[in-house]
Amino acid sequence: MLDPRLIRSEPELVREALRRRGEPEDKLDAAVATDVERRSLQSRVDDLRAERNAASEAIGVAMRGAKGDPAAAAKAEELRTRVKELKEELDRLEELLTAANAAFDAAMLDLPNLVDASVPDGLTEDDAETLTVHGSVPTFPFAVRDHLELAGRLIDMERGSRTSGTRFGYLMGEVALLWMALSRYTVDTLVGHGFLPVNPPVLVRREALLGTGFLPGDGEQQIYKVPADELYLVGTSEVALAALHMGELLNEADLPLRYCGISSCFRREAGSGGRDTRGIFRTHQFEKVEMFSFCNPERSWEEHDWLLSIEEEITRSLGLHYRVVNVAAGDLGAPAAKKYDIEVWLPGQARYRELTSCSNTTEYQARRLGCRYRPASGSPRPVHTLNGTAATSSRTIIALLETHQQEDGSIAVPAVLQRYGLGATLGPFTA
RNA sequence: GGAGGGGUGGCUGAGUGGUUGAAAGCGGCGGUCUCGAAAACCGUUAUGGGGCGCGAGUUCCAUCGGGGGUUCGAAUCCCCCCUCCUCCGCCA
Repeated sequence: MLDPRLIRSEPELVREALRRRGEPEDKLDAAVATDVERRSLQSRVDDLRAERNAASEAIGVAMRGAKGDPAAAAKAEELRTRVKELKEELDRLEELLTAANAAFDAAMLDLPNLVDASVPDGLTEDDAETLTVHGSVPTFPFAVRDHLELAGRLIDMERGSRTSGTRFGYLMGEVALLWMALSRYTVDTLVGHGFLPVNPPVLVRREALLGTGFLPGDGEQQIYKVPADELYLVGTSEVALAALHMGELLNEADLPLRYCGISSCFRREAGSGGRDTRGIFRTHQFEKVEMFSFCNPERSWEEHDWLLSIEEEITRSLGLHYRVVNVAAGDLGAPAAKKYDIEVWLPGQARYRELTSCSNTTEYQARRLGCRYRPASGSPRPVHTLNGTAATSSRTIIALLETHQQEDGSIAVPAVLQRYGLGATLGPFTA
């Protein structure tokens, strides 16, 4: 959520953000109109309440003086009648005010974050600006296999769909162990950088999703619901990590608070029908290690670059070829003011594909979550929140298998993972 | 699932219908003292919103887990929900 004052003081900023994101500008008009309405009602209600409160207090005073004083008692009675009249008017206006506030809140929830000046224009993935390229496209003196071919029966999508439907799979044997080594390596790396590992809830209340900006809106189609318990399955541990400090007033000295979430993630992938259906590139369920930071607003851009540098450190140490892109305005999620993606080269697809995503949501989530800190002087302010992917059991595994494949179909294991109980090679599993 | 007891300011914790937005303590901030620090002492210290003001500010409203209700008036009484704790049952 944006600072409500912003739509009054600098509506042009909000309008520009909507324009750059390719969203209808009447979202701002709705917020402005409902804000005017709600403020005018608020004033009238406040005035009536002030009058009522004063009268009530006078009744109290009159009643205390009323012992044996018929005049005071009569006065109290008269005031009582007056307050009753006030109350009827108040009831009517309060109803209008409640409706106006609800309309305003809905309009505010519908506004996306501002867009940072350094974000490139454009609406699609292709409009992203390439910032850096690491390494070069790997070449193979043999016919390249994709991850499904390489993993053989250890990635079993047929049985996965029999059990759970399309886009579900079994990761088995050494592929499962590869994920465990990768996730442990990733977590250890993050712990080394000061992150606290967290195994968070994956079923959350609606308010956690509202707070992180996944709801309301398009997210409604993307998120699994468990209606019997009014719970939702998270698409990323970001949701539960962000909600960790929901409604809290944090100490400035404790910032930044950095967590790494280790969890299963669930995505309905509605609307992506037919795309990326092969293998585990886009599945309904996968495992992920995620970074999350609650940060002093003064330092969030620095933090954003730092999170990216950790993603790069991990990706590099895994021997992957990648490029870093600055995602275009229209391709940002509503909460993000800026987003870096690492796009890894997948030999099996012979193209760059999104591997990680790192966003600064500035105060957008913090406002919705009610997560603030008290600055050295002045009143509490929302913190800034940031998130970034560290590793996944889907795309990182694909990149590892495909990048490090050898002619016989075996996989060379990066040195950093060999410390986690893996040999120098896996497989071949193709026989 | 059953029974009982709680949720009050940054924290601990008083308060059971009328200047209680809320005692006290802790913490924070400012000061006195000190070469400096500690201790002690003094003062100060909730959040959100509306109006007015260029501004320091000022004024009004709301808020004692959340939502409804009773009442002229609710932290205080009633109802629903959330949540924490204890015990019983069941179970990984």
